Amino acid sequence: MTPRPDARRRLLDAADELFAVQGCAATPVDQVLTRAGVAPATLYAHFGSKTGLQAAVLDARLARWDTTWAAAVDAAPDDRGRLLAVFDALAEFARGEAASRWCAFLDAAAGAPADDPTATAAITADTALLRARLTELAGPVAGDRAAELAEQLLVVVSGTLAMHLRPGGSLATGRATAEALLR
Amino acid sequence: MTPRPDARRRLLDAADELFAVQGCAATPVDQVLTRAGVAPATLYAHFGSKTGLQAAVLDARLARWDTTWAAAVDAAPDDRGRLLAVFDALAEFARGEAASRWCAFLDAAAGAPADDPTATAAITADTALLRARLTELAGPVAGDRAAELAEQLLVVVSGTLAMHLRPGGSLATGRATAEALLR
DNA sequence: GTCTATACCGGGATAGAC
DNA sequence: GTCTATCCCGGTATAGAC
Repeated sequence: MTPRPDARRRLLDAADELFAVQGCAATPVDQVLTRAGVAPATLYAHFGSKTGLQAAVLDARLARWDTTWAAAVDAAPDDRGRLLAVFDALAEFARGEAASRWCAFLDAAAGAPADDPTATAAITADTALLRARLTELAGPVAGDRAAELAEQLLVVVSGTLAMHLRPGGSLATGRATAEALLR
Repeated sequence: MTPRPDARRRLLDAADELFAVQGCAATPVDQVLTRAGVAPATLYAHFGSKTGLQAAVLDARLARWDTTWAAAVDAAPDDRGRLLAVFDALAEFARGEAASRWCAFLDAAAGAPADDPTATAAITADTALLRARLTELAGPVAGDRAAELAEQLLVVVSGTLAMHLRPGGSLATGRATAEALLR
């Protein structure tokens, strides 16, 4: 009824929070609509489908993750710190308003059928960013074994995220694992 | 029509395979019924609900994982090998008839709401087994830092499983990460 | 573009006979 | 305990007015 300003933005914000906290599959469209204060038809006019909304949400989230991570890298004092800055960035992201349950990209990949194009695109882009920047930052620390180290750190980062689903998991343990790997 | 022998077993087998490959949430009950060659009412007579079936499936799967892992530990030549045997066991499990997409327990935890009792019980039991045995096996290798090392290996194991959802993930990289951690 | 109201469908679960 | 047939709800998506 009330002509809300930028329904699109409100939808993206509401969906981002709910998807991050509950998981996309576990979040009914109605809940997004209620939180955004928007009517169903508006959602479909903008995004075409729930999947389309999810794609837009993940796209925006990847951009924010990119920015947050880059800032954490810039703030680090030395090469080793820059390589470990991914954990600072994870902490920063976790501190954000609604703490993600684990990882929106892994959630998309886990929740969708294996060949789902939206989920595949999202997890591929996220993984590519992680791999590329970790490899780049590993250069000064590991030299010609940068790619190898980056791959191992990718396992540790993914494991840190997955540990959010298990009892007793902590970001600190993930960081400690990465630090041990650098010795 | 045909009085199938042990419908219960057939249901468990069918569900285990389908849940492992596709994820539980992504698998309709109908598909389980079709594969098992069993009627809907039979499923509900035995397990009460899809959730009940899932609980039984995860219970059986944990028991098999326990056995497989223990056998891999026994087959290892030395203390270090026994600690890394968890990756041999993962390989053995992955080689099983229908290769799991990633991990049935993490899948249950990721697919259900955060406070779902069935998923919580499953992921808790799985995590407890991993933690306990890793700690025990880390003893001869790490002495009084066994708990710390076990916790880090738990991150690496979880990360190895999560990497199944990303492009370019491999069990070998997970094992290499764990080996690097032992140096 | 946005709203109200509704159509449509997939999926979990049940009724009742055998 | 097992079968056939069916119910019923939640959830996505659309129709049509404003």
